[in-house]
Amino acid sequence: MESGIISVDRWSQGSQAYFITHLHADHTRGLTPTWKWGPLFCSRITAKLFPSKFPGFKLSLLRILNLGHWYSLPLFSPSSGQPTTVQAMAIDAHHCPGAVMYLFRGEFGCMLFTGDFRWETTSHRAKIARDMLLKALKDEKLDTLYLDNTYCNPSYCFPSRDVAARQVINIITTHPNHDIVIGIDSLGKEDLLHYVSQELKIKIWVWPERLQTMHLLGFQDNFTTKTSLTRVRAIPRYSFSIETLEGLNMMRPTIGIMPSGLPWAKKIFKGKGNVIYPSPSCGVASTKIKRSNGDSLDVRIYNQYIYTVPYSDHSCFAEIKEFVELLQPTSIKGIVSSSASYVEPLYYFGDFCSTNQASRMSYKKLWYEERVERLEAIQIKSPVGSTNSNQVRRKRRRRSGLLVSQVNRVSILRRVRRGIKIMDTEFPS
DNA sequence: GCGATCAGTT
DNA sequence: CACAACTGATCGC
Repeated sequence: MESGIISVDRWSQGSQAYFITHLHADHTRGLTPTWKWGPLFCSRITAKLFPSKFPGFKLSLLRILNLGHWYSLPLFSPSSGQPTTVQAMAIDAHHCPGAVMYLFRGEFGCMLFTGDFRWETTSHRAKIARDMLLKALKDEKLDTLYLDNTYCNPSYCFPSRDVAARQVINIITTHPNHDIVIGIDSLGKEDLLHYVSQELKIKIWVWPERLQTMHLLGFQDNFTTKTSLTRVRAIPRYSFSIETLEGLNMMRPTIGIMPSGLPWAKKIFKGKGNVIYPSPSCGVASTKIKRSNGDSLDVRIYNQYIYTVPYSDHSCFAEIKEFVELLQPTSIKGIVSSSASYVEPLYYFGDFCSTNQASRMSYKKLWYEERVERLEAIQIKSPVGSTNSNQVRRKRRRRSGLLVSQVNRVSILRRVRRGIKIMDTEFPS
């Protein structure tokens, strides 16, 4: 393969310009403080967060793209070596802070790389992004859509984030005497926490590094690292578990809220407490919470201490469908391949594509043929490694009895550490 | 010590 | 049964 022109969320040497969609770790693998392979284009917010994520990174490599503007990059055609121009535009992806999609025009045609994105019809921000996209594509045909297909399956169906946020408020207000912990990652869900803070007129505890991030993002007053000030805490999702909640409940009545696009049903019978039977409709237990106005609200219960709320920073299937329908790309490629339920997006959306390829040939055939087409010069984060090989690898990971006990001990120690980390500053006696 | 890769967790 | 995002161990340099 020739060396590329541009790379999106890929960091190996050989491209002339690099683009980052957002700062989640699964999109920055290979990006290190000593990385140096070229100019790195990003949104203003990503640039602001960059130093704290990559201390020591050569910031002179960063190029900020304002949203909704075309930028011309004078580059070289990898095939001919002749000068060529690539135009790039960043558009709000409404995923996590700083997340953008990239629209490109060049000798390879016109293509859109969504990165991770949420396309809520109810959202004002999505409307702005939609107008930007349509304006930019007014006289242009979108040749290739690189799509966040995380939940690209009709079974993934969840409400907008403001509806899910209301559910969080309801869970908290129906537990007036409980401590609340909410599981979050290092970036994302800030709007949810801010909303909870505003609605309930309460500060939210976050761990120190997270408070720094909040401050960089402009949230100055709603968050604190002093546990005595609040009963609501946002904790790293990694330390959010049944065991953590059981531990916390030995000290104070506490419930956990997990915002996630997935219906957490997997370990529903594993908790020590009451067995909760999954409901046939969605595969998880649900309950009705009475609201003050007499309404009731469906809330999913994961175990006796944990509620899950369908708050997702990725688009649900209906939103992906609407997005593809709007853009009518000539071809589509899924960005995410790790899912065992991975489905080639064209299987669902072939009918929306302007050429009739999808109906003329099987989607699998189309998949193979696309892989050798003219866009080869562009290195893109595309599906690598089949589901099959993942399964094979997973099966090979059979653990010995010794290893199991070691792993368990390690994990117990880890949890103790987490527990201390979460608890040491927080329970005024 | 650094970076890449793998294993495992919620 | 599933995901995305993450941590920690280990290996080669």
